[in-house]
Amino acid sequence: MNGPGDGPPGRSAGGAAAQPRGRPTMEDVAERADVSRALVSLVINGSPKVSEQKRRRVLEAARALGYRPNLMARSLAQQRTRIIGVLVNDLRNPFFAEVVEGVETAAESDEFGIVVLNGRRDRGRELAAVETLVQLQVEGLALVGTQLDRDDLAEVADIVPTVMVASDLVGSLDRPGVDAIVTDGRRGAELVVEHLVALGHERILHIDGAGNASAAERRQGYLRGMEAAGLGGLADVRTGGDDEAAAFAVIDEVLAEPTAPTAIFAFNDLLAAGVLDRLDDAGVSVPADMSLVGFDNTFIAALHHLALTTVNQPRLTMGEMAVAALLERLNDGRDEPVRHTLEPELVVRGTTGPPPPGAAGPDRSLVGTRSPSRARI
Amino acid sequence: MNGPGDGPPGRSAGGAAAQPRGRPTMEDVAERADVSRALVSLVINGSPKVSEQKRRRVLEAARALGYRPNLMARSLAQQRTRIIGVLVNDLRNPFFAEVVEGVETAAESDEFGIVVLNGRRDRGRELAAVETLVQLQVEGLALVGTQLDRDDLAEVADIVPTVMVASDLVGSLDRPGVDAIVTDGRRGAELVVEHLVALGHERILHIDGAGNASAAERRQGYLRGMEAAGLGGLADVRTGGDDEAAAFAVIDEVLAEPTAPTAIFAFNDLLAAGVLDRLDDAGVSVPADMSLVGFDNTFIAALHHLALTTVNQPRLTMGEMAVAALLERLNDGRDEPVRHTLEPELVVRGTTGPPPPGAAGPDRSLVGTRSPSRARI
DNA sequence: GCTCTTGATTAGAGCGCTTCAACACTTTAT
DNA sequence: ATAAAGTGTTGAAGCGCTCTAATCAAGAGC
Repeated sequence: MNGPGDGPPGRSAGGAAAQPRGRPTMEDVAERADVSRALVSLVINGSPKVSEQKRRRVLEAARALGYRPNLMARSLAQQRTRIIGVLVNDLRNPFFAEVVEGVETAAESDEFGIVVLNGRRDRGRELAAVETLVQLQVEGLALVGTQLDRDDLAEVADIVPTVMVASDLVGSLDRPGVDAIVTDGRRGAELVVEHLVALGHERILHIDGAGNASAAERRQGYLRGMEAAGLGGLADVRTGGDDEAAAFAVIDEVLAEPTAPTAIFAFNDLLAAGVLDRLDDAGVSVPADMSLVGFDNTFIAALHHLALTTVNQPRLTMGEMAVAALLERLNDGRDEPVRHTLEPELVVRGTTGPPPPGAAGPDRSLVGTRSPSRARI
Repeated sequence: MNGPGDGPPGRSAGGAAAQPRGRPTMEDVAERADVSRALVSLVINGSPKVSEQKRRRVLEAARALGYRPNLMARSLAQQRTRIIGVLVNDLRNPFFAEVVEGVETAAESDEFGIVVLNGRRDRGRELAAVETLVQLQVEGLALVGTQLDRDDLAEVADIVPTVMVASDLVGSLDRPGVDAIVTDGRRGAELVVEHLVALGHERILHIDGAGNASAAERRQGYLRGMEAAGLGGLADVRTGGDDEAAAFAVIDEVLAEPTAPTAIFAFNDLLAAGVLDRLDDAGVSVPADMSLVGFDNTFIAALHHLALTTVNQPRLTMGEMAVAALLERLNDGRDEPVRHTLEPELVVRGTTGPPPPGAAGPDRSLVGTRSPSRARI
């Protein structure tokens, strides 16, 4: 047991005569244990019909050689990978990161592995990533917040069970066989408007998510909410984006206008954080002078210093449901697409309050009302 | 070209007689194009020695069948995967997410793919993830902020080029062949202490990262900095963690003590955000009553409402250098481990200032000095 | 007319694994 | 005793691809 040749070979082995090259294979283990390759396979896969004696011999040999099964070879032979591919719109956004955790948790408990690819907000990259995952032979595909459309997915969805999470294909008729797990963005936006209206706001501005996948839905909800409150004429949507930076230009623009809003509903928390920053720069106090609402309820909204009123999406649940949907197709052979819509939930924190007293007047300049909340050095 | 049988088969194909099962293979393409399998392989891989005529025939057939190469099979035959495995300590932490982007960028430009696995701060999970990646036959392994130790890695590092990013094995002697790309945490911590001391602080508290991989180094730097400033006797380290929640208990404890510090240096930005929250709850004003510094310079530190003074780590660069290190081993055959230490940079924002006037006295209660900065509803 | 190149194509072995059918041994039923 | 029914083990045929060496076609050179 301690003679030369024992123990994993290793690339840095000191011996002169190099090992036969490459990592030990099942063949090597079989030879060392003096059994057939098939038997080694059975042992490695925990088959019950192997005698205790041989099992021990094989495991010993495997350990001694530092044997590790080759997943590529196994998948090829087995014709299955037990891998779920996950494509994320943007890993930097904590919202997506948490959805992924949900996916991972669920996958794990079903003995699936996941492979995460990052689209980085680039549609081209997303497209390439999907292709990579398909070629990797993933058994299911979870698209988290992607901006891919029907055409991009039609072919893929025919090949591998696909589910979209936190975004969906526009227009649900005639959709290819892709499932969807979403939070009702329309309803969420309505909740926001209702909340603001209840506080007394009328001039409510929406800064949208530009081309982002969920932008249209929230925009719709906002407009509908305004209509429902009899405020249709005051509805105002500006093009934003999905990160802090996108907020700056819009805020500068809005504050310069004679009739500034008394409340802003931003596409998501990141954008709202940017808005907050810029308002702060301009000396606009929140919520005294201006109310602000985000969307997603990421951890940054919960930071007391932001204390952002926002709309919660059950991220972990969404990830878990995505896996469940994939498994239904995989195991139960479901074939028609499903669409699960989860209920959003308004989370009221500190950035919303009643509008300032004199806000009704048509001419209202906000600039310079107050100095920033913390001196910048 | 438009007859039946054209176009990708698809699982939902309406025809009665099902396709021979499974996705089209190279064999299928070869048959349809009436050439050999080898030729198809050459075309797919863009070999120059294929006649234009055949190339077209093959591509046409591939397109018509919806052929996609099987990466598993290819990797097996080719004996290489062109995949770099990335294991991340915690994807929710934006710091790590950005390092991963750096890795991805660099890998991409070198025609490598990456596979990201999330350790979720669990050492057991990290261990399992490494094993998975090795079995996946990744050609390089990047461990981002992991807490694995020498023993965990000794064997692996012998099999596949390995680099640690943003954390390192404790004790650099006798290290197995793993590279490291780190920011000098000791120096970073010293910078923090120097900055606070320059502002006039003496009672500087450090809330550390508990078991986190980089905690020890920063702790050391803090202690050294205190010594250097002649404040060794006032050094005070409390056990924290690496997220907001970990901060709460510590802050409650500290504020209750008769001699509260005038400045707090938190292990990282997330922890600092938690500290900020709790101080806020307690009515302690930052930086007027208490200065606060984080570490990492994540985007949350930059939010104006936090405006957290912190220490920057060049995240993207770190990710890129990690890939470079792997490629040196892979292509240039480097064999001795390298360790690149990047310079940290103090980023002064709004959470640090001079200590409050009466702070010198031994008995100083901070509780209730001031109400929270934003009303919570 | 012959060999020599050169270039395009293909047969076939093999990558490391799984799995099915066959096989040698028991053990039990008849 | 012999057949039937397990047990444990193995040989060999793939899985879909790559890649070397061999083959073939067609000019070029003598």
